[in-house]
Amino acid sequence: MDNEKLNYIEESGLAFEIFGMTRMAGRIFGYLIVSDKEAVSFDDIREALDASKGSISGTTKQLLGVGFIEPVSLPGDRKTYYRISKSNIGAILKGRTALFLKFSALLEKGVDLKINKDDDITAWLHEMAAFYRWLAARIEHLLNSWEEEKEVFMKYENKDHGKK
Amino acid sequence: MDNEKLNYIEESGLAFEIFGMTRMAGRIFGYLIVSDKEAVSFDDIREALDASKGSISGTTKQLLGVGFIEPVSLPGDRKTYYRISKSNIGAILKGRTALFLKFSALLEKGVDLKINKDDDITAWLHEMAAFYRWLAARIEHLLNSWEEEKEVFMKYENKDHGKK
DNA sequence: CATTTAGTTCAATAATTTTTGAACAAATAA
DNA sequence: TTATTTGTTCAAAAATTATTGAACTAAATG
Repeated sequence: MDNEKLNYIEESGLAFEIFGMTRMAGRIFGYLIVSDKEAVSFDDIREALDASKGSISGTTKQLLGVGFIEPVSLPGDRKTYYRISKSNIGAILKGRTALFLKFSALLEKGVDLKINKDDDITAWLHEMAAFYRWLAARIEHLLNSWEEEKEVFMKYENKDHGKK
Repeated sequence: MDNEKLNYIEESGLAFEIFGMTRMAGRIFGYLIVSDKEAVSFDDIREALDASKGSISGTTKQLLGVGFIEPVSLPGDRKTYYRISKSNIGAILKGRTALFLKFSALLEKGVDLKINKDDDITAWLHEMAAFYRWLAARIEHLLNSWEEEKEVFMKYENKDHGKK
């Protein structure tokens, strides 16, 4: 494979680490993109990335779990192929909003344990907890409006291209 | 300290690990909440959490960096105290939206490296990249509207309490 | 039924991250 | 100036997480 593509795969690996996933997950995701194939097999991935079967097995499951990739099966072929998943565009976000709710609950639980609930901090903690609940609700709502807004947004971005 | 509070501090530590920070950061944050004090000193934290000075020093900096806590200084006292920060409610989110833009850029870069740009996957990758740019912009916008909306939201939540 | 293919599982290893603890620096106090 | 307080820095240790590789299972083929 082309050197630029190999570099991209590693870059994707490092980026995924920042996003909180594993380097190998980013490598596989990047490879699926630049492979220029409809779908790639388990063994294609293993060879391209020079990694162990165990690692590919575990990481494809991880990527399947969060909806980044999807399996493809073909008649008369017992292999499983993988490609970038076209569903679940907001899947990762759903997970994030769950974390916001968890943080909100953590804050409220902390306030419950305070003896003095008349101070500034208590009021602030309640507000911060409400903020994260509000945010989770608003983001869930946002996700639903992408389908309606995407056409206009993408056209607008394009029209704007190159302007200051 | 009360056993329930100690448990809460550990719970907060585990939660912060899920949020992508360190366990110690969560412990300090949790301790600041349940301490029921206006502000706590470096040494209060160290004793309460039975951790090393190095760990407290590094972690308070981490928490200061993301705006979760803020320093308090008092005249005639050379210690630095810390409390939950009341500013920067959306600070953590700003960092997240930066990640969305990074992911969007990663996707576009991947498409650039493809030879065949007429396939389904390419169109999908463009759409996904646009989605994350759109989302980042919308979330930035959301953060600005919390101040306006919070009063109504908190009143509404309260009114709704206990209803199905 | 025996063999091959396709992938999973899991204990061991490698790599990374977190925490400690001791030495250090800066600032105040004596 | 010397001693004490308050915290920082950083190398080493501990803990955690990712990856390998070998043994295994399940399904399909001959």
